Parts: sequence; C-alpha cells; structure tokens
Amino acid sequence: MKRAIALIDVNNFYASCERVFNPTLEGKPLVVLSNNDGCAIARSAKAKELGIKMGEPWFKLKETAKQHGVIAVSSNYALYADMSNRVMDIIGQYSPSQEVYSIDESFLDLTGIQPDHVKIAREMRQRIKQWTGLPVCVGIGESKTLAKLANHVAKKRSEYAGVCNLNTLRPDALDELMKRIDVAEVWGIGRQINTKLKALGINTVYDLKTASPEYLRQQFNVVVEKTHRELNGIACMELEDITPAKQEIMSSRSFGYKVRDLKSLQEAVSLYISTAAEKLRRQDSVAGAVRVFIRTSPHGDCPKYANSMTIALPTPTDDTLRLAKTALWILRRIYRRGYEYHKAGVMLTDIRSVSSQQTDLFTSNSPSKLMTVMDAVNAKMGKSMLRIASQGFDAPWKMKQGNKSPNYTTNWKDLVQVK
DNA sequence: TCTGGGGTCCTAGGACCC
DNA sequence: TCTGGGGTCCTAGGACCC
Repeated sequence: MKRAIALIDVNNFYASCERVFNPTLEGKPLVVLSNNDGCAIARSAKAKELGIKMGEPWFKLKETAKQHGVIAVSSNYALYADMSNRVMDIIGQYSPSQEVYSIDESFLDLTGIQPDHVKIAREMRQRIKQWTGLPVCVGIGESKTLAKLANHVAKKRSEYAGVCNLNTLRPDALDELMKRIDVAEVWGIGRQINTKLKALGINTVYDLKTASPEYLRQQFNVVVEKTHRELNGIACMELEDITPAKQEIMSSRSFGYKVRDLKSLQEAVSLYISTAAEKLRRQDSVAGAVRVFIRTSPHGDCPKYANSMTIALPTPTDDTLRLAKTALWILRRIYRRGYEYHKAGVMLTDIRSVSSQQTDLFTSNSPSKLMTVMDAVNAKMGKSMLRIASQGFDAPWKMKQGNKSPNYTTNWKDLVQVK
C-alpha cells in the first residue's frame, strides 16, 4: 500500500484571518505587516497581483500601496494563533496521526484510511471553510516533500480546485507535471542551492528527481540527497505527531524607537527572559545556559555595534528570577554607551527536561512554587499581570503596531457585535 | 523616519585526548 | 633538529523553513 501523506495549508493565512472578521476586505489588496510594521509578511491574492513580495519593507511599498488602495494591517498573533488551533483541531479529526508543522500548515497521515483520499480532502476543505471561514489547499503524496509539492500544484493550478493527489497520477503523467515545475519550488531547495543546481543544469523538479544520488551527495550534502529520495517516493522524514521539546528558546524584538540608555535595555531584556522562561516551563524543561545579544541597526550609516555573550549556569533552571539575574549581568557586560540600539534578545540553550535533570544536594527539581503561581495568575489574568520589577511599566521602547485588528476570539471586550 | 521573529540541521575547524 | 595518527566534543556559521 502506498504511503499517503497529506499537507493541508491555509491560503494567505494572516490575510485570510483578517478577512474573516472584516468581510469588507474581501477582494481587496491587503497586506499584513511584521512586528513594528516593518515588512509585508502576508498578502491577499490581489496584493500578490500587484507584485508585492514577501518580506518587502513597508516604507518601500507605501507609494504603490497608496496608488492602488492597498490596505495594511499590523499583525495580530493572538488572533492568528487562536484561528490556527481551530483549524488544526478540525484537521486532526481525519486521522490519528497529525503533525502541526507551522501556524498554518499540518501534515496528516492518510495511509490506510478509507481509499478515496481526494474525497476526504474535499470534505476537509469544505468543513474548515464552513467552521472557520478560512480557505485551505490539500496536497497528497508518498513523502512529505511530495505532499508539499502537491500542495503547491493545488494552489497554483485552478483545474485541481484546491486538492492534488500525486498518488493517483500515472507515472508518466507525474513526470510530465514535474517537468513543468521549477526546482526552486521544492521544499528544502532555497536560494543558494537553487543557484547551484541551475548552474549544474538541474532546472526542473524532474531533473532533480532523476539526478544521480551519488552526484548530489558529492556536490551538496545529505540534506539534498534526502530531498532527492523523497521526490522518488522514499519517505526519509517521518511524521512527528508528538511535538518534540524545543532545543533552544529565543525571545527578541526590534524596538519601536532607538534606545540609548541601559535602563530601557534592562527592561526589554527582563521582559524577553520572562517570556522565554515561561515557554521553557510550559514544555517542562530547564535551561543550562543563557545568551543575550544587543545590536544597532544594520541599515543606514549610524555607528555599528553588535555583541552577545553566553553564560552557563551552575545548575540548570527554569526560574525566571535566576535567569533574569544572569541575563542582566551579561547585558551590563556587553552594553556600550553612545550607540543607538535597534534590537535586543535572549536565548535559552542547553535545554533538557526537568525530570532528567541531575541535581546536587542543595537543589530540587520540583518547580518553584513562586513560578507556578506566577504562571497560573498570568494565564488567568493576562500576560505580565505578575512580572519581575526590572521589566518596568511604561516600555516606551516597545514595538509599533499602528493598525492592529481587535482580538476577536480571545478577548471578551473585542467580541464582534451583531447589530 | 521607516527593514520581523523563531526555529532546525549540517559542516568545518579548533581544542583536546591518547 | 626531527615532530604520528586517530578519535571525540564543542562551537560558529551557513543554509533552510515558516
């Protein structure tokens, strides 16, 4: 029996979420901006038609946007995360084996589940649309890479009506299809590898599929060789239906305004370490090392400075207070006066599970009562209701979000009113 | 003026060991 | 003055993903 891996993916996810709650956006060019309203990170179909690229800085787009009536909104992650959970729950009803791959994508193992996978996919699309208002496309193939490719076909070619199952194609038809797709569309082939492949005369998906694996191994590395196998229907990447714990946890932000003083940096780093530590505790882990970095803007001709430092802790911990103490100590060491800082961040590394932790005579591995209470209160009353004092209160440096939609699904005050 | 944030995996090269 | 061979572990950096 052929493996049948499906990839379900929401079309223009962030833009589609905004449209669900504001139907006047329907059919209009819409872009969703990154934090600080920096770049376009999602575009509606109409915005794509105007040639707006993923990741393009907003200040460069403003003129075109004005001419064509493009609507720009700040990103609203609380809304997207909640909508994502709803979609993933629905998808999970169709198979016991699901991997939530990103906020808007999920792999699903359909092997051995009722033979007509296209029928299942169509039903899934219809249900997600009806229950959440979001449009999805489904691609099916023998490996994750093929499922991704099928999803691409489902999206780009209207004759597939949003569902493409490569498993039902005859081998020669599959080859014909692959000859018409640029190798750059393959999952795992990025800019650099694409350039090199093209130089070697490998232009289409078909070319890559039929290339010699030894040659690929010699020219590239095992990653490309795996991709080659996956294109040939040999699954090398298993479905990860149990989410593995993160090996590193990062929290960082660009500032809304340039920051010069140590105090503001201390507040920012305190906030970031609190966020990271909360994530750490949520996955029942402790961190053995803390890294802090600060940097000036890489753009423009301002004086440049960037530095970071990692400190290993005497014993791994998940305690915000201990982590913050270390982070602030590092910050004082790497801070230099006289620069305009643009970004700061913290990273927790050397992460391991609480239960496997080696303790010494003076520490225990039961979670601190203070942290347990803090997490519980913040979960109920809102983020940062209980915080460490070094976080401060005004946060004048915090990011700009000029045009954020309400938290329609996660805040009672923002519930849509029916008039 | 204004350019996101958060991850993973792989490899090369240095440190260190016997 | 001559100066082996083989291994492991760690880190930094590159490439990729969404």
